[in-house]
Amino acid sequence: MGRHSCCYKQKLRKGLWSPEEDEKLMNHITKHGHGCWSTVPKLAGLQRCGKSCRLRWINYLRPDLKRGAFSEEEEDLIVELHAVLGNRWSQIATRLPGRTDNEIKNLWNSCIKKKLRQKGIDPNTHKPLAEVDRSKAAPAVSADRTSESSDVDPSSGVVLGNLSHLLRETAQSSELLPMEVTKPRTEAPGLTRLKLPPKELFLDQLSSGRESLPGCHSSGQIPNFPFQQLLCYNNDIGSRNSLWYNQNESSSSTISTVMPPVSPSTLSTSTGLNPSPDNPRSRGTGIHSAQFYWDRNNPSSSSSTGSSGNNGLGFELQSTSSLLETNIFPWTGLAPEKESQVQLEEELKWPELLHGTFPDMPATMQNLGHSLYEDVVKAESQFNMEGFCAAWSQNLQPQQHLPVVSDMYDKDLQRMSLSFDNI
DNA sequence: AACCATGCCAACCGCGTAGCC
DNA sequence: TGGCTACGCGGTTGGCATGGT
Repeated sequence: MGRHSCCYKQKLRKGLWSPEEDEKLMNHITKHGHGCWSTVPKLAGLQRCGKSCRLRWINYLRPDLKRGAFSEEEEDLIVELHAVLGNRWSQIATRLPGRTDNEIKNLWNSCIKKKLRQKGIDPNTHKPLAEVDRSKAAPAVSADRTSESSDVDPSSGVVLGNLSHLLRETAQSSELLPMEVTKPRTEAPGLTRLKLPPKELFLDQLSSGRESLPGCHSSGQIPNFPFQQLLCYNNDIGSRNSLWYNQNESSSSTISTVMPPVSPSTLSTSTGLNPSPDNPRSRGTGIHSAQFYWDRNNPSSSSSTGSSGNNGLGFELQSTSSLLETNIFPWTGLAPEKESQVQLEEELKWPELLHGTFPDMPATMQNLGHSLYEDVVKAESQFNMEGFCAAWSQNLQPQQHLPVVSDMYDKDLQRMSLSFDNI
């Protein structure tokens, strides 16, 4: 903990970097890589601390940096991502290739905030300013946190979506979750306010998706979709490519194709899909921690065969079956059983919680409210059904493994149906 | 031309945390 | 298990550039 040891060393230069210093650092890193940053200044002959070198490299010298002004599309994307991720600049930066977190942060503070205010939008909450002012003037205090007539969190005024009901109801019925779990952190105000497609749209897209899949027929009911919003915990959203988004929808008002993490076991199954190969930080605490990746430079790279590759939307549908089981409807009990308890010993993750909540809940979980709350606000990857449905309907093109996909698809619908019947 | 205010951006600072011993 | 090191992140600061008076 504490400060980097090199920062204590004396006679280290501070302030702006000279071209000579830049050259030294650049030469050193291009020749040897940075390795351990604390040794870089010494090896490169610089009177700087390693931290400073790292920052200079990341923010200025890195060859893949994009120079120049931000485009409108980039700004839009930043706004959208900020609505979802809050001030998690590094995560936002991973969605803007060639841009650094520092750059984005500066842009946000200097330009975007101002623009949003001019448009009458509060940059912190992404709500209309008038609404924010009103809530400040008269903060809503309601004792009836269980009210089903409103999705607005009474303490914060932030729309929670129906998932909050699910949680509240779950908490009430099982007495497992303190009510504060529904309280969103203002840091990521948009977290719970994604514009969500109506159920009808989901069903419509779901059915049209099915219809678009040759040989796919339903033997079960199309389920009622019981919530507007899904939050899926991504164990390492900060890592590169861990968020899926549709490049073509950058001007949309929502992050419409953010996908949840998917089980690595899923990846190794018939789908031929791979977890992110360039993500050494995907340590993975369990089945939910792996990530699919979308390589902006090579959109079809996640498919070993290419047959399930990019469909023009900018992302690929991966395994529907396990995805649904382990991430979208994790509480259904349809997910692989092996994961159900193991994860609870660690920080409780969304899917684990939801998965673990409905079956017999260990008494110890009563103490996990805080963890849950943290996970709620840490739900750094979110899942918007609109994008999912669009992807579903458009990605499932005839492929060589179509019978498998078709079968999975069919099973998924049956399971979804069963799941919702059980809720 | 001089001064001041404001904006922008690079860099710093402090903290959290993973990994190692 | 606890301490230490190193890394990464987000907030903040400071200096330069620009525009207005």
